[in-house]
Amino acid sequence: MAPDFFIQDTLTVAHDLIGKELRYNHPHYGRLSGIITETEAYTQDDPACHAYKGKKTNRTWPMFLEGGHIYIYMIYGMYRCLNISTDIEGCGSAVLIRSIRPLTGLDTMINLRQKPIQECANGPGKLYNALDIDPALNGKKLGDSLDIIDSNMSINAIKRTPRIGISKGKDLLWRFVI
DNA sequence: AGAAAGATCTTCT
DNA sequence: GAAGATCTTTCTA
Repeated sequence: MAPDFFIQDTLTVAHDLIGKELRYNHPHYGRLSGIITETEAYTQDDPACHAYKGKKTNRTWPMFLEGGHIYIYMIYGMYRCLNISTDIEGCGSAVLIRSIRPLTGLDTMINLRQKPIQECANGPGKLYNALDIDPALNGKKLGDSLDIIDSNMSINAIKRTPRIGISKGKDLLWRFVI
């Protein structure tokens, strides 16, 4: 992506990430990638955001990094979710990557998930396991290991809906999906 | 120190 | 559609 793509309004980033290619260069399995089909925006004005009101903790600090850094957190004790920080440094905001359509490394993903390909990466926790992302990437910048590529996909209809699995901020249409 | 909630997934009915 | 699995993080006392 253009260098400053992530250093802008979180809603814009969440919307524009739909149709882009998420690419992970796995140390053992090689390239695993897919087209992003679902995202959600979280800003520090938002009650559902981990960094609500600028709350910076041992968990949430990567959200405050300059746009384009990786934020990985564990949820429900067993799953991890992948986010990309947005906006300028010091702003606690990010986009949650909720779903991808697998593009390369399909066999690997099927192996890792033990599911048919359509169900390998159609959810935040599933996507994380399908790519087998290294948790040590938390707080690192997008780059050689994990990156988002400007694909030339033409996107028809991006829908806006309420976000999933939250108890606050349900009125905001901050989920983007094809 | 203890408790409660949590940006989910799977399995079952 | 509902519930259980499972445990980290954060808040409260």
